[in-house]
Amino acid sequence: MPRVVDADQRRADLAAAAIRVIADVGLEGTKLRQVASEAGWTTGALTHYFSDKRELLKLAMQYSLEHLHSRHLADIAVRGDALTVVLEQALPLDEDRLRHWKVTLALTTQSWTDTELAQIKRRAYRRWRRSIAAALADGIAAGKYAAGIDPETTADELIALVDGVALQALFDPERWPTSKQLDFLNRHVDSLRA
Amino acid sequence: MPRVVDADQRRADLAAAAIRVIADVGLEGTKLRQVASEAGWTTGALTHYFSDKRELLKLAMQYSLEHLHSRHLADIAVRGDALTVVLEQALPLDEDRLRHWKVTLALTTQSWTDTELAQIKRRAYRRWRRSIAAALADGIAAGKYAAGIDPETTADELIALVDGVALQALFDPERWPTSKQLDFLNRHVDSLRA
Amino acid sequence: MPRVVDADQRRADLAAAAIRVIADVGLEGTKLRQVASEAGWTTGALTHYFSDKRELLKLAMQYSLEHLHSRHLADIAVRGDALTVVLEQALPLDEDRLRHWKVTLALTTQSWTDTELAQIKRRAYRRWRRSIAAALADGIAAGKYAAGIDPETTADELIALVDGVALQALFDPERWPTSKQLDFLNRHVDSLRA
Amino acid sequence: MPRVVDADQRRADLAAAAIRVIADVGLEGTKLRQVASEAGWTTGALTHYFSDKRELLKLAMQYSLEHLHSRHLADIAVRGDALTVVLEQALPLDEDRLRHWKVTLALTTQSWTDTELAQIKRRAYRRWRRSIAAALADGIAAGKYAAGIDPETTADELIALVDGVALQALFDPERWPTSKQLDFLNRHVDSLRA
DNA sequence: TATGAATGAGCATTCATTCAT
DNA sequence: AATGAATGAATGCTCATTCAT
Repeated sequence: MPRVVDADQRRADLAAAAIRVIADVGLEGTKLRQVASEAGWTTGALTHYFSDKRELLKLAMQYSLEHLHSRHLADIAVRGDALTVVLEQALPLDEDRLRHWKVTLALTTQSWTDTELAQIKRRAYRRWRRSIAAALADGIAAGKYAAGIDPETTADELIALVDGVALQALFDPERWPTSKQLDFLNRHVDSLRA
Repeated sequence: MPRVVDADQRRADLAAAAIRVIADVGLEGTKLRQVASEAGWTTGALTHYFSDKRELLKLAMQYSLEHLHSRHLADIAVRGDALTVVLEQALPLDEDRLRHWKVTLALTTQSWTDTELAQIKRRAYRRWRRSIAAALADGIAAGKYAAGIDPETTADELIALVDGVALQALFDPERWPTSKQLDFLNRHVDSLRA
Repeated sequence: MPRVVDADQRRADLAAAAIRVIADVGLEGTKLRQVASEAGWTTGALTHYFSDKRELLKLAMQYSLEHLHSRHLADIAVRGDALTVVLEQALPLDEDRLRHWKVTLALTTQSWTDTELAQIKRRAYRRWRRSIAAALADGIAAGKYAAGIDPETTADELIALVDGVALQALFDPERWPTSKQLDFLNRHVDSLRA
Repeated sequence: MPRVVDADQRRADLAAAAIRVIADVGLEGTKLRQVASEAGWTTGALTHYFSDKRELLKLAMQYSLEHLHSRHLADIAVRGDALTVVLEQALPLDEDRLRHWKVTLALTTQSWTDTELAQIKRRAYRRWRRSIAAALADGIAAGKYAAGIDPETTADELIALVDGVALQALFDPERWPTSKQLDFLNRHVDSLRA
């Protein structure tokens, strides 16, 4: 019986390695050899699971976006505030999310010239926007947020705000401690309340 | 006497060409040959004015940031609202600013591994923050903005908001027409009024 | 398992190719492509075994010096005259040694501005000098050479003589046939005899 | 009246500058700009006097060889020993001759692939050999040197000896102080005496 | 005469990709 | 499945040479 290999797991491991490397040395400095070695393999192994460097980067972007945007239903249940959870989780409040933000941003600039990369990001943001809008609609229905609010437009604005805070926090971390990030976000959310 | 050349002008021309190319094909796709040809020169000419590709990119970043952040005193005089002018000018409201935003963003991700690039950005943002904070302080003194506002912190938040809107507008232009960008920004500024 | 390769053998092959090329077209005319092709490989292969052009040249110099200076113990046993063997072998008496002398000389002029190259040559000459001085000391002890001779100084002088003859033979081969080279050397060695 | 320029003087100045630069940074590191600047001019000026880099190097070699080989008749008159003067003057006994030796050697390796350079060297050595042979013939006629000596062959051998000493002195100066150079040469010349 | 701006061919080097083992 | 040797196109950079002024 040949060695059984979980191909998806292997791909995930390699994408995770890519994410660490990109966050560490930047996208331009990311070489396949380094990613392979970071994952504990060699270049050749990488090509078994990815036809291409682009394939690897696409998966890396996918994972980073999922990490920042996936709803933690458990958290929502605990805190009972879907909107805040869904927004806060996207802020670079710890090392992990910082890393994923770096990758997302690096690959975003790359996506100007790579339709597939752009599409991946677009899809992820669409999903995220829906979560935010849904949480807003629920809140409005529950009388928590002002009735006049348009969930769609407000979701866009909240996304812009989170992205803006994240962008600043990424490049001027001392100026944007986690408390400041949360404070600005929450004050804005409060302004939406009924 | 040889051809008389305005070296600074030539450097500016080449940096402008670099900006066009970067905005067009992305930073990774930007080759010296292409920049030179875009400027109407050959590679060798480029090395007369820049010792290095990095030097060229540094000037490109400098110019893009200046384009987005420099105060248009004339505009301020006409509109009589320094804060709005200083914020709005940084939004990607036309082709020109769109281009400069792309360059700024691409080089920003590059700046993780390039201290000098990081420093250039840091300096530009410091200057911009000062303009915003000054406009706020003036407004507060004039009773235009709420007395309780801290100009420094609010400047940070306005920067984050502008950057966030710009980031969104860059990658989802249909979703963020100029009117929406201005509307969101102005509503936020309004919320600061006395 | 990938192709199994003897890396040291490959490095030796490439250095040998470099030696042939240098002897043929001169150091300045020696391009990596040409060396690779001379060895039957492509440029990329070269970089597997040498990080740098300099690394390749360093090994080439090493090999050429070893070729000229290594003691042929078998020859010494046969001829019973260590001193003559150790000196004669360094003369460009055949195509092979001619080639190695060209490389040595070309890289020697290079060594003015390359400390490592200089060190390689210095070490090789130190070893060679020791062989010569030892052969002299043995000969003196055996009453073969005059008792008043200082092995160290005489070794230096013999080295100068061999190098001088080689230099002439290299650039005026018709004037310096092998017989003339050997004759001059041997007359000088004879003058040292008791 | 236009500025009168002594073209030959200018060429000589530039060749002298080339000699200084070559001796300083090696042939490979010698750039036209640097030579021009060393001479107090710019590249363009250089091309007025030399059609080519090769032309410059050829003149540099010519001058270096002349410096080492030209007979100082005055010295010969004073010391009354033509042979010794004509040999000693070629040794790198001072900074000046060291410099010229470096240039001669560097261009000699170059001359493998440059017929004209080879010819220049060949001519210079022919002239030098004649001087040496003539001095020997005179000495033999005067009963100073052994009658059995063949001036031509001995001249070749003396040249080899001087070149060998020079080569050593160039690359191991500490081992070959001027006294040792002179001592070895003079002992050899003495062995020719009647 | 002299300048130095501009050219452009040529080079070492990098690195994603291929493939024999 | 995995290795890592080998490929070769592509790129930044150098620098002798040209030439408008």
